[in-house]
Amino acid sequence: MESDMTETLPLILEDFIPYRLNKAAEAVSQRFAGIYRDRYGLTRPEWRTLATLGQFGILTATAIGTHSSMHKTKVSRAVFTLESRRWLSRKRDDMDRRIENLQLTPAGRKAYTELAKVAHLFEAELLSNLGSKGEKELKAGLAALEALL
Amino acid sequence: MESDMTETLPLILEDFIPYRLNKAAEAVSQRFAGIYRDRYGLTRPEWRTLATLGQFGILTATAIGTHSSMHKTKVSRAVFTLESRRWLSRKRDDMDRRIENLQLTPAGRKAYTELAKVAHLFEAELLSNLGSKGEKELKAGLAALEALL
DNA sequence: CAGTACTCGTTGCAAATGTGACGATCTATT
DNA sequence: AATAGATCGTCACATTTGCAACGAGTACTG
Repeated sequence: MESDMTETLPLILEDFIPYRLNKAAEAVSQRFAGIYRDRYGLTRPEWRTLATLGQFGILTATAIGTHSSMHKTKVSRAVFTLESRRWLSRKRDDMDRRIENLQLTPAGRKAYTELAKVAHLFEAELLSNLGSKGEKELKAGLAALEALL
Repeated sequence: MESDMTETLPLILEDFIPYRLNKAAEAVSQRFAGIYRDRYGLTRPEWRTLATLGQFGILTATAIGTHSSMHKTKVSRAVFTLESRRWLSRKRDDMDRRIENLQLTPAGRKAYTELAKVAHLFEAELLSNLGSKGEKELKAGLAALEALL
């Protein structure tokens, strides 16, 4: 009988939580990304920017980054692209002239509304495929994880 | 009383499952990536390649990609880097000379062994912080998701 | 009010990633 | 055997991303 602490316990990548999380997240995101890419030609940063502005109305670029977990430069570039499509407009703030107040144009809002609907459907179908048990578990597991981070 | 089906149900990004999954996965991965980056100067593709080879022993580049969900070119580059560090060796297959059989060198295996240990500890601590309830839920939720994908 | 330190958003540059094509090799069909 | 088609791993190229520095503007400090 031995219990050798130096023995290698092999790591099974497909059981390793960080790997599983990443793979699952990436698969889900790719699926949804396919939708907004094909229908609207949006990138992920652009979609997140659109969604965040749609949700909050008027925000600065920094605030968009905070709410959507994106780096400054990603936001900056996404804002530039969306502005070029006339989906959002900028207005320099009068109180603090470093800041730009961003908001969706009517065209941007229309796209947002449509995509928000699609997003809800996508999520609903995903969750329904998980079954009500799987849904509860996934949500609870995510919530637990988020509480740590 | 009205129930207007055209009404916008706003999308709350921080409640949206694909976003939550991504954010959680990214946060967890970044934490772990910090470890192998600081201690060994490894990138994520390199870590995955090391882990996959450590797990299976001898593999082709294509097989590494299959097992670790990485694109050909990522694997190719990671293999090149690990070979430069003399952490893995290539041997052209005699039966099929397109193929290279890759395996870790003793130095590579040593690094793998250490990192596998660290990975287990990392995961154990993460799960312990989740509590046994959170752990069960997360694992069950992930399993349900994986079954769909 | 000067002077310093900070914040906002953008840009240049470098690193990482994805795409398509390639040479070499193997397999299948005839 | 000869040809056509597929597979393996790599490379050149374009795109995406992250990082550091910047100009413009604000806030703090004496």
